[in-house]
Amino acid sequence: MCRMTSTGISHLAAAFKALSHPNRLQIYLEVVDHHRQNRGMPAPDSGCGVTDFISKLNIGAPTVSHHVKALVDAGLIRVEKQGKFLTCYLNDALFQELSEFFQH
Amino acid sequence: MCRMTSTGISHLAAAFKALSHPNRLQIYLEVVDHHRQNRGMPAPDSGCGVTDFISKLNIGAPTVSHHVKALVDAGLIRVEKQGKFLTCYLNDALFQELSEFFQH
DNA sequence: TAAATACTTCGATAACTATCAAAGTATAAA
DNA sequence: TTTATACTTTGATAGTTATCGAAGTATTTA
Repeated sequence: MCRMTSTGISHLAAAFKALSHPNRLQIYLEVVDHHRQNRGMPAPDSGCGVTDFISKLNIGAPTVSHHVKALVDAGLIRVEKQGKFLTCYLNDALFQELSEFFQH
Repeated sequence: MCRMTSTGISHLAAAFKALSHPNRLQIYLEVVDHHRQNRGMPAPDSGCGVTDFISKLNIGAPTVSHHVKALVDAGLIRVEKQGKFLTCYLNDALFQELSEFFQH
């Protein structure tokens, strides 16, 4: 049908699905913005704290937790637990893949 | 929270939602591929027939019809009825917008 | 050690979605 | 004008999802 494998398509569809909810897209945007601001900086990327999402998105902590997990499962972001805080980082490889998908 | 408006985010999320199902993504890919093949050609773009999707995707006509409508509603493609055939065309503006979203 | 903080998991619910079969509409072919 | 083709709409169903409140875990602070 086209030059992509069906697993490649499912993989991409899963990424789009994770971005298909406004709240989740907003979390992703936050992580992307943070990544951009830290790019080329001498200090290591401080990542993006989850606590902020809860206050900024006007949804409960369980829901934010669920959304973050969905973004991780789709491979869009990765998380690191530092003490009692969770920090989010952009998964550059998938961002790159999506970027190429929309290249002419 | 970030430099996008909330309507801008919903608009993008709606596009991602339309691309979040493998069958729908495959239809979109077909339209994108067709668009690429026709780019720069002297003859006008012949578009992409819906009948092919039904045979290629292994799902019923009602479901294909539903998916095509979802892609149209999201602004990803547009359709034209020519006689009893429906032809799909890429909406270049939204493709461009998505391309820019994933630009570094 | 007790209390507070930062999440996570569970259970429930209301809303949405993908799909199909069946029936409907509109165009084209015989 | 009958028949076939190309979709579309409707109604139903089974499965998924977003959200919440409540309870749980792990870490830090007092």
